[in-house]
Amino acid sequence: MGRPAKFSREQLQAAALALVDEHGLAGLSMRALANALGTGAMTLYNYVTEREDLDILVVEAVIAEARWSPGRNRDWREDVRLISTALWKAVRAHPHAIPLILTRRSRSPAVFGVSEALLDALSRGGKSGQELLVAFRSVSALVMGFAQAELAGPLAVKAGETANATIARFRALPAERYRCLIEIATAAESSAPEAEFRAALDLLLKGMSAGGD
Amino acid sequence: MGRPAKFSREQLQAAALALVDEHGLAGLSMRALANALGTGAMTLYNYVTEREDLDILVVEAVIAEARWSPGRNRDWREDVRLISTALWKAVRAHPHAIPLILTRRSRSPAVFGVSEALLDALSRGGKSGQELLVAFRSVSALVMGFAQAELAGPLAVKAGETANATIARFRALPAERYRCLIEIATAAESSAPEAEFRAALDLLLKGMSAGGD
DNA sequence: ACCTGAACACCGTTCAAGT
DNA sequence: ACCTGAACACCGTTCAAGT
Repeated sequence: MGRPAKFSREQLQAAALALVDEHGLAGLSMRALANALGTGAMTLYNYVTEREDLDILVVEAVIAEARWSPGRNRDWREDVRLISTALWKAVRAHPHAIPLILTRRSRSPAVFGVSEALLDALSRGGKSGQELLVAFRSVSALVMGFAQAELAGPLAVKAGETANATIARFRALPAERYRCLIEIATAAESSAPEAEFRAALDLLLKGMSAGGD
Repeated sequence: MGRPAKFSREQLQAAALALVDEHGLAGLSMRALANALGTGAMTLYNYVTEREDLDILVVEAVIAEARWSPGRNRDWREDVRLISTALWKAVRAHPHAIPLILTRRSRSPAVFGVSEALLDALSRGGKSGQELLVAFRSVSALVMGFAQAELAGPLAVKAGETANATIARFRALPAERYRCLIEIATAAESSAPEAEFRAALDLLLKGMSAGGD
């Protein structure tokens, strides 16, 4: 790949993310990104090896936006909350990019950095080895799983659908067969994503605190 | 759309899933699916309205494979484990389809059915309303988040990489900066996904049992 | 009512050629 | 060493026409 000069990786990341934010996933193509950068499509091959690398540029740009005030003096649970929420918010800030974040691997310092910060907080909660691994996987899964559910879960709001329309859609289901589903669709109406995320995280933190600490 | 006759929805689902299982996501196209069914591409537009519907066919085919022995007499926690694990295993059984399952919405009876079953178990744990909603979102997020992490998380194994190569890759990172990450990469080596999933689920169940029940 | 081939506007990427 | 246009083999979808 040599030492390309015309564009920096940050430029590529910013331009790729801007395309996705503005025009959706379909707006990101070799030709479109090249055009946004004022060059020809083939020039991009001096910076990436294949199309999928463009997706990874977007993922890294989004994760790099996760920010939390670092501090190893607080209660470890509060740090887990701060870091998890920062990651979750960065992801939710770019709804069009979420499919890429869920499916593309990145080994950038941004991705490894947030993982290490989360692990550090959990380790201060007294976890190590296998127990630390499970705690990390649990919290990470909760963050990504919440983002996933909002995008594609059974309660996900359809594009351009009002809250009333969503609940009406569930009320139209067979009441007997989907009793609970209809109940939580109603509950979701008077609920904020932030509160649900916080409550879910606290369930997990309670489960992690019960044994040790 | 009228009343198409030449193919059933089940036929389309099975053929689409077979294409993805065998040839990966890139193997699923209007032309390829039509060819697999022995017809022309345009014929498919009598059954779906756009390309993305093919992805949804795949999602429904995978979720419909989730099977658990129904029973409302066991401890509710055991039912949560059985249903969650059945869903997680169905997803993991089709690794190529996972990106679609994470990102495509389906409102098929199969998807709503597993949600209602999970909700029913949680409601037998004494949850209702907002509390039931949070419990459901937590368990669902854990299932999808675990599938997501195996596909694209920081510890995900690269295609065709041995366990030893994975751990060597982490050992090559700056030891100071990524102390915990290297520790859990080592722990992950002598760990089974099934055990991790079970342990994570039990953390959450413990957190959910502490207050009520 | 359902089916289908030709054609159009895209796409990623190979190749060959420029500086 | 980096850059780039033309060309190729795809793709989803519109259109018009068949039965």
